Amino acid sequence: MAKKRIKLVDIANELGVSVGLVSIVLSGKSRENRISDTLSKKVIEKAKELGYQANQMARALRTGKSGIIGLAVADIANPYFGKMARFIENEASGLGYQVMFGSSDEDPKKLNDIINVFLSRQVDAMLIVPVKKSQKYLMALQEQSIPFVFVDRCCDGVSEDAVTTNNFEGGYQLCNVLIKRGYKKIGAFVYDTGLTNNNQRIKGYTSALKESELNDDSENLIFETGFKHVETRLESMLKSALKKGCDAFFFANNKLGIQSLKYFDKMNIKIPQDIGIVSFDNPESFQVAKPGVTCFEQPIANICVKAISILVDKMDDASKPKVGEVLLSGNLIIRESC
Amino acid sequence: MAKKRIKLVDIANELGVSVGLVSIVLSGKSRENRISDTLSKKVIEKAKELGYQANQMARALRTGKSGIIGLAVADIANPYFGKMARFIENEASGLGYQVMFGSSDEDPKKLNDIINVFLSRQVDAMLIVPVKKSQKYLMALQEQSIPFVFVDRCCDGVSEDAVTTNNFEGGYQLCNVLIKRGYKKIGAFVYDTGLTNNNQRIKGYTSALKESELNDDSENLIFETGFKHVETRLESMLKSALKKGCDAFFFANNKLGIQSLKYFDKMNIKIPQDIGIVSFDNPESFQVAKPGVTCFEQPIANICVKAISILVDKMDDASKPKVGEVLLSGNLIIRESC
DNA sequence: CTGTTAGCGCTTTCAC
DNA sequence: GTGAAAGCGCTAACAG
Repeated sequence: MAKKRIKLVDIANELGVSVGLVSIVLSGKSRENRISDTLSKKVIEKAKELGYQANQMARALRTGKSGIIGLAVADIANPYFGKMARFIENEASGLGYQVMFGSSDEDPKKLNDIINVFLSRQVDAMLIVPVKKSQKYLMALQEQSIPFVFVDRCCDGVSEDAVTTNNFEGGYQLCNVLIKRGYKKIGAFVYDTGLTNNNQRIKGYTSALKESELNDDSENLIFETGFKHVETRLESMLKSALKKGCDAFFFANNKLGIQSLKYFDKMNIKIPQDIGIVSFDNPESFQVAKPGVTCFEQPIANICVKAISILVDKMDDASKPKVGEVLLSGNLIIRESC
Repeated sequence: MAKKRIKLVDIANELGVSVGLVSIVLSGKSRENRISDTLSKKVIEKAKELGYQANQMARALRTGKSGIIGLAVADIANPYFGKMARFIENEASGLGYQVMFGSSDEDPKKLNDIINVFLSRQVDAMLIVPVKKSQKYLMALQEQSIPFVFVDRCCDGVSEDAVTTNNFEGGYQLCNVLIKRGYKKIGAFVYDTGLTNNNQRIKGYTSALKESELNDDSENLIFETGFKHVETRLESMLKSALKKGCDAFFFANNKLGIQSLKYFDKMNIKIPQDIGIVSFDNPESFQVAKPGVTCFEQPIANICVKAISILVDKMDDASKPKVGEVLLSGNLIIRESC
């Protein structure tokens, strides 16, 4: 049952050659070291025959490269981050990297723990979804010489490469759809304006309103809920927005949109007859809901591709200048919810 | 900028003690080795002061334990597996393990690649969602002395511990809801009966039908689609089922259920007026859809907890007898779709 | 109680 | 062209 893991020395012994030779051949450096083709072939075949699999731990220890990329998301169970993980996985595995992940739950301490685990596991690079109040940890990370890049959001006060959706543009477009449809009083709902992405979305919304000369009291129509206890807090906000006479709703992310959908249904409020709604993100639910929800889809695949490419550059050449925040454009999807 | 990673020897030198001593103290073995409390404290403080972080690669190489658990799912972007990843993460990190994942896309070759990567990274254990025709790879894995457990499904022909939902029971209950509601001709849709879980669900469906003496031609009402090109193939099957006079539909997983929802909407077929539907799994979409979809929710959290506990037992004591397949009961959720 | 030493499996420089 | 040997950072066995 317990088959012994075979290693370089085993195949070296079988062939009567040295370990070094085998190592060179198996890492494809026969040419540079002018190892004869016949010997190379023999080594390679023997390795295959014995089912040799390099011990990456040993290799990593020696070379200082683990071949692992760390991905710190808010919550891998959230389909948005799940998709992200998948694209990262695809990109990374194409380059011979494995990905290790961690979920921060928007908690800076947890994020820091994750980062430290990654560090101690010698990851070669990290992709980080920064959370509120994680500045000090992130700045500490900058002191280390390991490359990382922010995804999904950036982090105020921490100057680092980041790849995000053009959140402002998304908020602006979404809000404009509502305005064009003739809605007069548009409430905005946001998780937390402490997050740069949510912040930008609200700025887009505000900016569209300003141009339209609607909502003079716009400040009063922005409803902000923390990450926790969303359901209950959201309900009371929705209620208060309705009371204030809102005839349309702008949701800054999918969770908020989905929860609100449930609430409106419960309250028997008809969309789009009674109110109009738009939301950021494009989860399956927005397609299945009736009416379908007009939304702004983030270019997750592109974000991942770009992020990895930045990381690869940094790993190749640590002295590369920072590229700063890269804004990728998303996709307005018109459905029947307004 | 590039702060040097500090290591055992650094803190040993600073304190004028030996590396071994520091190692012992930092791995919490002061007591067993009767190191004085004062010295221990000094070492620990120095370590903190210098921001010491153990190099897990080196530790792993030495101890033969990587502290990594491999998770091979079908697709991490699928919310079902995303949730699973999250629960596994929680369990694992509580035990000091990190998780590394890979998505097989239901492709046995890819699964094998993932397993090999895990092997070469010296994972301490694996959680595997087996796919069709992966028997030979899985049996090869059994030859290795690394513990693993199947989750979500088991694998015909490979006798190994597995933790799954009671899929038969789910199929049975779901079908019975339809029968009780008075539907007469119930079509079943399934990804692939080559997957043990889908298979069991269909068996539950068939069994319920038999008891009810409905659907004598039940064999003809089971529609099977491969993993690929689901959208198009599903449509034609749905069409053909409708033509055969089906007044109710049983979907063996969330993807099928969701896609069909879209199709029925497009065709303007009303649920539950025109037809009734039930589905396995409980994605957000089934809640948001109108009408809500009656479904059978899998106990993902329990599955993960149980799977990890089996793994822990195996890691502790490799000679433990196999526990076989553990069936966990799911949750019937009645909504308005039938 | 504490220091020394021998590797874990691999890569890489330097001889021959 | 090939072998020998050092060493990555850590743990564990053994001295003292």
